[in-house]
Amino acid sequence: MPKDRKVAKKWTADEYIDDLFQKKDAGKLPMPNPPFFLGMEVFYLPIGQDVLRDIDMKRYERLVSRGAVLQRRYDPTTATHIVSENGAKVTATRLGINSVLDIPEHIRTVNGAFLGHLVSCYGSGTHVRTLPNGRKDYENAHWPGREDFDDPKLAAFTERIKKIEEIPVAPPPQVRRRHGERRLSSPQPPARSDTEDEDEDPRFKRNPTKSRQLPTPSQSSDIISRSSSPGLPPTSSPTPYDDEKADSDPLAEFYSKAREEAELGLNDESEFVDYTNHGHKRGVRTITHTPPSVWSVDNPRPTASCLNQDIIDELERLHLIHSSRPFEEDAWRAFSYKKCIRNIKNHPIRIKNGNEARQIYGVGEKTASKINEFLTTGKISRITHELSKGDVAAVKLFTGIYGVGSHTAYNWYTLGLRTLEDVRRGKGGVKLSPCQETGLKFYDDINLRMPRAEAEEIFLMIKPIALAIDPKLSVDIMGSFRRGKADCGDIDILITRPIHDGKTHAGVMARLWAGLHKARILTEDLALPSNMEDSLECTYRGLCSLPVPDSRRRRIDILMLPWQYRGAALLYYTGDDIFNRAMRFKAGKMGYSLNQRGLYAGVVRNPNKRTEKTNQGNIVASETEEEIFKILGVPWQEPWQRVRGA
DNA sequence: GGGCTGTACTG
DNA sequence: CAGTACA
DNA sequence: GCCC
Repeated sequence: MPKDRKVAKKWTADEYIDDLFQKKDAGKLPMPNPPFFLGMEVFYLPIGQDVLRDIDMKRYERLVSRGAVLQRRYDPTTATHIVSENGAKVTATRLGINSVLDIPEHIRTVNGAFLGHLVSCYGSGTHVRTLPNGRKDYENAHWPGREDFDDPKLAAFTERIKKIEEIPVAPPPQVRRRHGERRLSSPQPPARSDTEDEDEDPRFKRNPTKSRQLPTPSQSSDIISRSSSPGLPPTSSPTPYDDEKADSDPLAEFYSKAREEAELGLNDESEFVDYTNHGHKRGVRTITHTPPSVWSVDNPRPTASCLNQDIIDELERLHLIHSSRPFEEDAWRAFSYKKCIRNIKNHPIRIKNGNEARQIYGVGEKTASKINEFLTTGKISRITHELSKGDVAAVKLFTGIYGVGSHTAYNWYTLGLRTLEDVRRGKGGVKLSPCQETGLKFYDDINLRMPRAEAEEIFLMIKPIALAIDPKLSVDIMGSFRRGKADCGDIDILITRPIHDGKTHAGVMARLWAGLHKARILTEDLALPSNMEDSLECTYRGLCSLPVPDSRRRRIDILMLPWQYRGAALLYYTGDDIFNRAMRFKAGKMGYSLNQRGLYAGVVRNPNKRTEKTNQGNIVASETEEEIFKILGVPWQEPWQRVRGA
């Protein structure tokens, strides 16, 4: 926010955007919550043609600080919004199109007042938002909705309003407030009779009935007490770090905190400490969280690339090598390398030698010495050696086929197969399962990520089909979409249904499956639920595509669960995977067990085979994500903060 | 020297 | 049951 | 492969 008006520096749009992202990367841009522009990719057309005006700069900053990705050049394939006050003609000219009516329908066009409106309606974090017409919206609190776009005062071009009304409303950016109801998707509720079921609408609200005292995993007291950790180990209780002891040795403090952090990786990074300027004795400063994945995608500048990127690259190779081998030792080595990579990525200073590397949690003797070798000789002989064998490349190629894992891939390699063509021809007598056939056929598509907008578009076709089966269904899009990522590897849909009217969603999966195939949205099945017909709980995996020519196949998973498990299901299905493992790990350490149905206390495990449970335990939390976080002593984290991997 | 998440579907 | 996949 |  270069606000030095006195100096009156003249910025061009590109310069200013550069500057903003530089500041953001350096953690110097205030990032107020909530980031309700998260997931939006915006082309903002400045009022000032060559030199930005103050208002332009303010709007740029507003967009970036609330999570938007900015386009330097208008790109209709990825843009979600255009902000312009230049009038239809001028805008069209400057976008390089004939008419604003040529803007793809899904792109919202709004004027500059829109931004201020959103900030005033949603910026302070109130639950209840004020609609443009002055009324309060209690029901669909939190996120910009249809009315925000349809208000003629906020729309950029009245020409497009009609068009906008015709298209389904977009789900808001998938970010939640800390408190209050947690409605997942569209701010526009499905048509429903509002005479009944007052209690069901906030489908993911806090547990309304159950008593909330914290259950203890009492039945497993033997397990708990034998380890020195009590039910809630104080050491891992992830309260925000107190910042006062920043005096003596910031570096030492960094290590201890990094260690703590790395241990479970459950703490929100916003409470982590920014040491980037520790060398200037600036003391400790907390930074606000920036959702990294969103930035990484269309940020022209590679996001705050890591100081140790070269080392990471080598470790990635080691990880790849070990994950290519179908032996358990290798799997765990790969696991270790991954952890190592994560922690080094978060390491704020350049690693100069093996000893320094060794200080990082997760980096042991062996890795440290490899890093040392790399820093002194410029390469790691082990890597050169292993990669020369060629199995790694082949396995990586083959495991790109859905349904082919390291075992199969490695066997194929042993049989002499090297290319996908070899696989296709059935060289060495290899037979493909139906699922692998599909995986091979759509190899490229399946291994591509899709733009967030496409995931949304597909979801918005599926949702009404589901609601036509039963309007009371709760249908939400999860996974990386819910975490706010700008691109998604697949589409994850969670379906459940309130039980207050005594009815259930039994059989919905079968009908939905049929309906989606009929609508030509589902194209191939990969794994069908064992019991689509009547179970309340089942998983579908398959491929889908937009029912238009030349659209790519996309991976889709549909998960159905009983209503009472919705909190745990949200948690599970939102991920990311590393975050889930960390949560489950901590749950385990505390004597609980966590799965997609709930948090269980008093689980008794077979002492010989720990994964095997002698006693299933009692469910102590499952209806809301919050209660699970709370019981596990993990500070609440919004979906987009739950990123531990990539 | 044991643990490193916990589950569902395929064949 | 092993293998693969999902977050 | 790392950590306890």
